[in-house]
Amino acid sequence: MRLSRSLVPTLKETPAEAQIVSHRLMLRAGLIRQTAAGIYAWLPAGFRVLQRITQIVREEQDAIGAQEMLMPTIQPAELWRESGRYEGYGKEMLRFRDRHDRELLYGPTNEEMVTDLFRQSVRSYRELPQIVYHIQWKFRDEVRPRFGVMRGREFLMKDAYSVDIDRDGAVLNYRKMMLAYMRTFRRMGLSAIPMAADTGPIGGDLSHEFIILAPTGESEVFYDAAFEEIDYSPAAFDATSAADLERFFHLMTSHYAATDEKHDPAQWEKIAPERRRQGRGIEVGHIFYFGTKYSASMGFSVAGPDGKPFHPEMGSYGIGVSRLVGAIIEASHDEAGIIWPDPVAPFRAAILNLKVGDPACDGLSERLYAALGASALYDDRDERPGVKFADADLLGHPWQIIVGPRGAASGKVELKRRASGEREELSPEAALARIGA
RNA sequence: CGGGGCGUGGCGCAGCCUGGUCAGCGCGCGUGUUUUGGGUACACGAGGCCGCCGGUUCGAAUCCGGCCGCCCCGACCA
Repeated sequence: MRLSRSLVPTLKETPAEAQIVSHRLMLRAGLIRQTAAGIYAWLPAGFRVLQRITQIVREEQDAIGAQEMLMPTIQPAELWRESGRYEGYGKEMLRFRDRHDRELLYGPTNEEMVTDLFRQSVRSYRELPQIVYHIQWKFRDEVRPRFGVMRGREFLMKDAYSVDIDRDGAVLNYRKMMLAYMRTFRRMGLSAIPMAADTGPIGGDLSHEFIILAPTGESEVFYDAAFEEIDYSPAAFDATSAADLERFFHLMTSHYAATDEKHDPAQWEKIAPERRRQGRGIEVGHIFYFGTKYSASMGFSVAGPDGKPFHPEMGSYGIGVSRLVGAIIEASHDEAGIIWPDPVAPFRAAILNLKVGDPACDGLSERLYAALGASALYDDRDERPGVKFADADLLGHPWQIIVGPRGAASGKVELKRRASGEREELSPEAALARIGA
């Protein structure tokens, strides 16, 4: 993208409404603009980040055999009356009527719809198990939206739903999903810790929240250093092996981890002092098993091996995709701006042409831009070098290729790594090689 | 939803208490000169029915009422 022709409205000053660092930086870097309380427009650079994250989530869901689909944002009230949640959900649900006076709602989640879809089409246990998921906008009419995209009313979420013939199958899918989640967050450069969460009416130990560590996180978290040592790469655990999944699940759930509200000092004291870890965290995912709650209330049953109908066991699994953008920034930034982990950066590199109009600078910059293509943001604006440096740091591109008259004369450019601040002068070819283009 | 605060050019703010030559400052934006590796300097310039509606008054950004929007603390949450 050529910056001179891009809608990337960076701000020198922070708008008054933004309090937390990710919100300020997202506004300042021109990633988002607020449209209404808790509702944001994703501008080109911000949208790219959203897409990078979405893609990682998608790949890891696909890897455990989940099927991607797309359900509507609007749902009929009727579906929710069946499960009894229409009344139960409260004012957080945005309700409205169409021209025929039919009651509709903007979906905050999709359990009812998935259950309905399955009951329409799946008749036998032989068609199970299955997992479906979609990445779709949700709306929860929060009384008090805040923290930018971290707590918006409209948000992008990945929600998956598993359907199994029995509890054992459901447990297996639950564990698969936990593994997929750990891999997903790791790929984004985040340290995530699963923590036991309230399981509601089902009970048991099958509900976990995924907290990522960030110095400015919303809640205090306590955990065992063991979490830092677990290798959950494909080499360590096979997501299709029940034995591996059980071993993995055990590793993940046998160590102490809790947020401040559930913190148990007695348990905490049992951990060796040098293994106690304390920090702040942000919830970015939640998975849970809810058995036959919806299949039973909504009349979804399939024929079993004995020919008799039964209600399948289900679970649902969410990841706050848009919230992750804010969470990643909370976990990775400095005074100057965002520091994107490579896998989620909107652009792999920025090309800073320090002297637009200078034949040597223009020539080198264009050459680099042609080589990098869509993965680069070419700052071809007729601006002062200082402005370009500041904006590049603010935008947080992993790499900056600085093309200035000083080096251009001898065919050299400077390569800066955003995270470390390291710079080195080299040829354009060498710079491209280092970036890995 | 309870408590608090704020709406004045794109952004950050002053002015309001003590109505009238108060529509102003910084940044940004445009033009020119200047500068040329970390938000350059100077000059000139464009840009605002002071959130909306109504009231008081000779006169309202300023006082009064209503409404709308936004933010913060709390309760609540991916």
